[in-house]
Amino acid sequence: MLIAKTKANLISKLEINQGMQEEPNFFERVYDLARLIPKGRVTSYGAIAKAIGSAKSSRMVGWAMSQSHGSVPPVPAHRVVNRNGILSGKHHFIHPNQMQELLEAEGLKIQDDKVQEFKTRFWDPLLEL
DNA sequence: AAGGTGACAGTTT
DNA sequence: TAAACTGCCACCT
Repeated sequence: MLIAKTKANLISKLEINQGMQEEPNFFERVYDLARLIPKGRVTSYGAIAKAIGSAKSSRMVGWAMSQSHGSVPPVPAHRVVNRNGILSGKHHFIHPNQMQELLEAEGLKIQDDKVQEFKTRFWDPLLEL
């Protein structure tokens, strides 16, 4: 349908962007950083935005995540939550439960769409770089 | 080509 | 304390 077609266009553009590695754009930087998130840890949209030098673009990080499906290498979008540890992006997965399931498969506990022990599970890109 | 849209976050009521 | 408001900016139509 229309939606599918739009998405296909987006994906193809993203692939093109990934192909041109000369000037890493916003998306690439978001994705590259997201790929560094260790298994079993999570970070926030804002933390990623800040880490790529665009501290006030957290909304775009979320948008980038929504388009990350299908990109290669894979982007662990499920490890990105909002600053309160809430799984605000769960609706963008195949099944709304999938985000939680993926996280639980990595050893995290989720309750009411919120990562438990969020503080200790939080991975701050700035501290690791 | 101008305006709309977010998987947010910080500030103000 | 919570809800409302506001800034944000790459990308889409």
